[in-house]
Order: sequence, then C-alpha cells, then structure tokens
Amino acid sequence: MIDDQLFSGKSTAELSRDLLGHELSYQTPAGILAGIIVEAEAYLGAKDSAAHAYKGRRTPANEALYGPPGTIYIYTLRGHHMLDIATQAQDQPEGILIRGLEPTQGQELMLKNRPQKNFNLTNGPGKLTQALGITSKELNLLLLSQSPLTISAQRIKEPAEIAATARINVSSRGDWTDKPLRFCVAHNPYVSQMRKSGMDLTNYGWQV
DNA sequence: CTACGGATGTCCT
DNA sequence: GGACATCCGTAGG
Repeated sequence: MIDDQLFSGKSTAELSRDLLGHELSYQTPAGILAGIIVEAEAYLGAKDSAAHAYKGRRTPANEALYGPPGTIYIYTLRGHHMLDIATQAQDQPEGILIRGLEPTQGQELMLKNRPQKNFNLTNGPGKLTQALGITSKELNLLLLSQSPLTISAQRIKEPAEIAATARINVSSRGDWTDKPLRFCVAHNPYVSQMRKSGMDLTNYGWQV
C-alpha cells in the first residue's frame, strides 16, 4: 500500500472514521495475522488537550507523531503496547489510535499470543497488540510501507452504521474531553467496552 | 452482567 | 515522584 494514497487530503477525524472496515495485517515469521478495524480514535496534535503532543510536547517517546503520514507510533501504557498511526504532514503531530479489530486471519496464532475467550481477544488497544504479538517498540517510527504492518487501501466491509463518541479514558481535559473523536462500527462485538446487550451477533454491524 | 479498584512499566519533571 | 490514550479479577446485584 502507498501511504500517501490512504492518508492524503483528509482531516485526522475523517481518516479515523474512514479506516473502519479496512483490514490491518501483520506479516510475521509464524504467519499472517489480520483483522478488520472496527474502532479508532483521533488525536489532534498541539491544540488537543488529550493528545500526547498537546502544546507541542515532543520527546523521544512521542517522536513518531511528528513523522510523515503512515508513520507507526508504538508506546506503552501501564505495561501495555498501543498502536497508533501518524496521519498528517511531517511536524504536524496528529494520529489515530487503533482500538478494536475483528480477526480475519491467523486466529490460532492470536489465541496463542493471548489466551482469552471470545471477543476479549482484540476488543481493546492493549489487547489487540498482544494478540498480534506486538510486544516491543520495534515497529515504532517505521512507515507502514516499510514495515510488516499494512492497512488495506479499500474497505473490506461496509459498516451499517458508524457511531461517534467521546474518547475512552480521557477525562478532565476541558473542551476536548467530550469531543466526538472516537469512531466505531456500531454494535460490532470487537468494539471496546461494548455492552453485551448492544452487540449485533448476526451481522456484527456490517451491511449485508 | 456490571462496576470498581489494584497492578503495572515507562517516561518525563 | 507523578502521570498515564489499560487490563483483569472480584464482589455484588
């Protein structure tokens, strides 16, 4: 995939929404692991009080956000690895956090990496990296196009409905706390914190 | 099935 | 020494 094709000319919020339904795949020596993106959050750089680059904060740890579109940003939070993609031009530190995946390939490997039941396999940002076997910052700062990670250029599935909500575990950040910058496939069971009663177990929230 | 609180590893101040 | 873009087990309805 050409990174520019996927990321050009759109706001980070639009890109987050558009990524739903695309397939993320990871080529490993043991095999290919892949899943459809069902949840993503946008973080809007220096002005966004919930973002790592708020007020232009720039450290070795968040350097990847300042890279060109398609730069992989891996960071750890309380011992878990998070997967982000930088979306805008160099030195414009906006990015997308991938928060939920519906597995499509390599589920046996995922279960080996993360022995958990049902949707618990990949329904959260720390969970999906564990299932994929991303246990280091090895991919940090790489471009998607130069890495074993790829995102399909087209949607594999069409969401029946897209929900936009406040971002998860972002609190007390003024106006930015409640902005609807989290996008997910409504009723898909691999969306984090999805209530059982809200799940569509027939079509998983996709158009039929 | 939901809500809550403790565990947890880095990074930055 | 504090602050986290989290996860899981347990307790209670």
